[in-house]
Amino acid sequence: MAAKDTLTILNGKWKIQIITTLNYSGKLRFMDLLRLIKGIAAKMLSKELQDLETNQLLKRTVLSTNQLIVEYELTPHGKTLERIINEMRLWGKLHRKKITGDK
Amino acid sequence: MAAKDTLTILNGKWKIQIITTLNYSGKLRFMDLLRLIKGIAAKMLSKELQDLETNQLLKRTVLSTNQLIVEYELTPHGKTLERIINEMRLWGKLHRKKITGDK
DNA sequence: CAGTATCCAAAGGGATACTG
DNA sequence: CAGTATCCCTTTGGATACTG
Repeated sequence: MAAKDTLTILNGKWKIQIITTLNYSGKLRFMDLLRLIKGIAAKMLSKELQDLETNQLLKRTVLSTNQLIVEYELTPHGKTLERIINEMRLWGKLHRKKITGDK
Repeated sequence: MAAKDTLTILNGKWKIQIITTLNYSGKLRFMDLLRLIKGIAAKMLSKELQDLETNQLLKRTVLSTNQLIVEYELTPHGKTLERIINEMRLWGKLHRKKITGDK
């Protein structure tokens, strides 16, 4: 199922937040993401970034090796997720209204 | 995050398949779903159906109690998921092409 | 028929300490 | 700075047997 694939790729507790944060801010360094995404641990950030990079949704660039500096940014392919994430956001809001308003 | 909510609701190994199966076939009984969704175990089907019912995405109807017969069908709210599932399917296909075509 | 109960293995994810 | 390693708890999901 292609739909399930999409779900699997976006799954993980922090992926959507990472993607939307990068989509909003452009290029960010590891520490920036760690600071902007409240509650995430370095281990999880690292792991989720690797997953996303494997799926070619973001690009990792080492800017400097002696004083280690790394930047992350969405690829064009990663940016194509914006549309579907927006749809999810809309449906999620609709759903909340449905659930809370119904009872 | 509303987008994450949508993901959470659709998550679980079988939810999308259950939804699309019901969306395609209309009303189905427990055994029908068990037969149509290859590989699912009764425990999982039961649990996923309960999750979906809790979120008001489907309706469970007992047709007979002496000879126990139960039918499941999507609610109108559940049917609103069709749009977003289709978007996921489209993006999933795009992604496969991207990944396999790239290397 | 339509489930539930039990047991278990694997994956997900957090806290903390450590490294090039 | 940008991670990795370790430990450990929780969640997910499968197999099998049982029930009203």
